[in-house]
Parts: sequence; C-alpha cells; structure tokens
Amino acid sequence: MENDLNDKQIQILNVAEMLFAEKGFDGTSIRDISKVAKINVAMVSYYFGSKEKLLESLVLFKTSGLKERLINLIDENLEPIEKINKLIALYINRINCNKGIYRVIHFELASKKRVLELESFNEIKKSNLKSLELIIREGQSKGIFRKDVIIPLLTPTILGTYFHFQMNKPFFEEILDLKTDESYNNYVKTDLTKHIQQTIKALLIYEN
Amino acid sequence: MENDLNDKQIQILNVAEMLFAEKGFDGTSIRDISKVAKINVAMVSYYFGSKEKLLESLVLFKTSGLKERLINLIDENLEPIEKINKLIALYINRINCNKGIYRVIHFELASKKRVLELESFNEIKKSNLKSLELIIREGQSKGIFRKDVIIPLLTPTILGTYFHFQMNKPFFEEILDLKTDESYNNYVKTDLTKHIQQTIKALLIYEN
DNA sequence: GTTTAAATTAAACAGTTGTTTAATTTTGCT
DNA sequence: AGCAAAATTAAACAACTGTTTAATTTAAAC
Repeated sequence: MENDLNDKQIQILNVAEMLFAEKGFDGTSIRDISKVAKINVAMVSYYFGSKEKLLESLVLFKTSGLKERLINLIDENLEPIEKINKLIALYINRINCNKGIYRVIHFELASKKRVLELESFNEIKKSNLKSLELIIREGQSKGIFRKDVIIPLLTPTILGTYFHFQMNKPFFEEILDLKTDESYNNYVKTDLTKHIQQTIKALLIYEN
Repeated sequence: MENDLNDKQIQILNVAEMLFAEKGFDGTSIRDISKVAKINVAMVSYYFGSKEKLLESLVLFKTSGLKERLINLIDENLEPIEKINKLIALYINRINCNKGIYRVIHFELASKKRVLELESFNEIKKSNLKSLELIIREGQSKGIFRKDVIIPLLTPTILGTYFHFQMNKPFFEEILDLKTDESYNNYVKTDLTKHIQQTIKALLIYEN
C-alpha cells in the first residue's frame, strides 16, 4: 500500500473529493477534475491508473485519518451516560469535519454498480460498534441503562439523524431559518448534536 | 400536467426506477433502460423528450401516489403516543414499499448537479411535519409529552434511522444475520419500526 | 554540461453518451 | 380497403467518455 503521495496528487484528490461529493462519481468526468485542479487530463491516469483507482485512492487517503478508534474513552473515569454523550459528540464532529468523503462513501457504497471493497472501513464500523456496546453493557450492569435495547440499531439512529439532516439541507435551511453555511454548521454542532444525545439517553434510560 | 401514461410509458418508468435506484441517474444510460425494457432507444426521447425529463416524469409519477397526507389520524380517538406510533409505522411502511423511488429522490435531490424542483414533494414534507406537530402539541397540552422537544428534528431521527439501515444493508445483513431479502424486510417491518417507535416515545416522555 | 528519469503536454484512440432523422410499421377510423 | 396519425425502427449525429501514445519539458544526479 503506497502512501507517498506528492503535492500534486493530493491536490487532485482534494478536487476529486469535492466534485464527487457534489456531482457523484459518474456525474464527474476526469476532464472536470483536471480543469478545476488545473492539470492535464492524462495526469490522473498517470498518477492513479484509472478513474476507478482514483476513487479507491481517494477513499483510502481520506479514511486513513479516521482510523483511530473511539475505544480510548472507555477507560476514562466518567459515568456511562457521559461516555455516550462524549462518543456521540466525537462521532458527529468527526463526520461533520469530513463531510466530503463521507458523502462520497455514502453514495458510492450504496451503488450496486461499484463494489469498492472497504474492508478496513467495515472493520472501523465494527470496532466502533464494539466500543459502544462496551459502554452500554457497563451502564446496564450498573443498573442505569435498560437491558432490552438493540445496540446495533443505535448507530442508525445516531448517524442516520445526522445524515438525513445534511441530505435535506435546503429543507431544514428554510424551516429552521439557517441561511448561511456557518449557521447551519453551528446548528449541527450544538442543537442537532444535543438532540441526538438526548434521544439516545432517553432511549437507554426510559422505562416502560 | 399530463398524467395519461400508456402501458409502454409506465413500463419504461418502472425500468428506469429500478436502474436509477441501483446505479444512479448518471450511471444509467438510455440504452441500458431500453435494453431491459426491450424497447428502442429513441422511444425514451419520443415519449419523454429527454433523459432529464424522464427523471422528472418518473418522480412525478411515483410520488403522486404518495400525496395522501397523514392528517386523517389526528381525528382518531387514540392517545397521542398511539398516534405517534401509528404515524411512524405508516410512514416507514410507505417508504419501505417505495424503496426505489425514495432512493432515486434521496440521491438525485442531494446532488448539486440536478435542480429537480420538487415543490410538491416539499409541500408533502411540510404537511407531514405539521401533522406530527399537531399530535405532539396535543400530547404536550395533556401533560404527557415534554415541552422542550425540537419537533423538526424528529423527522431526521425517524427517517434517518430507516435510511441509514437501508443504505448499510450489507453491514447489517452480516451483523444481524439477515441473509435473505425477505428476512431483512421483515426485520424492518417489525424490529426496526419498533426501535424507532420506542426511541421517539422515550424522547417525548423521558424527563431530565 | 551531459545524462537519465520523472513530469507534463497535446493529440489521438475507440467506445459511449443523449438526441435526431427519416423511413417503416402498426393502429384506429371511415 | 384506404387513409392519417401514432408507434417503432435502424442509422446517423456530434459531443463527450476514459485511456493511451508519443513528443516535449522539467528536475535530479553525476
């Protein structure tokens, strides 16, 4: 696995990330990328081999920075519910800071056309799920959390809420009166994150 | 607005829905559609004008059946929490029965490339949000629901959970051991729906 | 300064794209 | 049957697709 990318390659990857996120993989041509990145069309093939391999390199490059697990906060001296809150905030913030690549993955991973073996990404998911499970089991053994929660369904609620909010940006911009990108981003960091934390907390604690 | 579509047009739209949902709008060529639908390439232009207009017709055709609002259950003689549960079950079921077109909308609406004015669809969203709001206000005035819930964020949690579960099908197939499409679909109808209902209920009722 | 490899370029490549044309077939009507 | 409109077809279209080629420029090493 070669990771020695030069400046030009990184520049291409950043442009590709932006355009793929905006217009999709199939909706973006190599010539689109080369124009924005101000390089020759042949450079993509020269550096990455093909458009498909460019996508692979892009995903690999951008997700390698996301690999640090969230396990570490298990050992922290916090109440289980505080750990959950922290985990949610960390998770949402990380994804929100990497909107572009997550959008690309979200789109292309769901396509039956692309195979895009993201075994490493799958392992991160499983690892994060295990971290979540550990925290919840701790809360359950302390008698704080209810015991009939389906843990694998918490991730869809946490991340699904966030993604749905981002996917329907124009709609929520309007009804929540968040005109600027900055105010939207701010809303995600504060209100939306809090909403998700409250939701998971309520689900874990509320009985009956 | 012409809605007098003949059998052949409907056949084309159904094939288009399937392929767009599988491979995306840009990932599907008119020739792909014509092969599967067993028609001549020129027929799409002949009937719909262009590929773009085909997409518009598809969305219009498939969403027109979704227009009946969910208001009616407001008048039913049920407890607020029962109304919420029913609304969630109805909503999830409807979307789950129209996976294809919702997937297309989900993808193409989020693309900056397409404009795809779905004013009618936006109105449905607003209308459904109002129905939800009415039910919650009723529950609040009865002292059952907490009053600091941000109502517009409930939809992302309800639908986001569902969509995230569907978008990561391969992952959940594996960790929940849902090998067949039937068992997956069944899980959505029972366990996932129940999870969403419990989540929203807990969020609305749990204090502190 | 010469040599060698890497980077960059314009041009050409073959295949695909959406769309149009013009001819042909089918259909419905009298 | 005869006729006009609609449906269907194969072929051609120009533009665009990802990729390759071969020539040229730049950079590095000696």
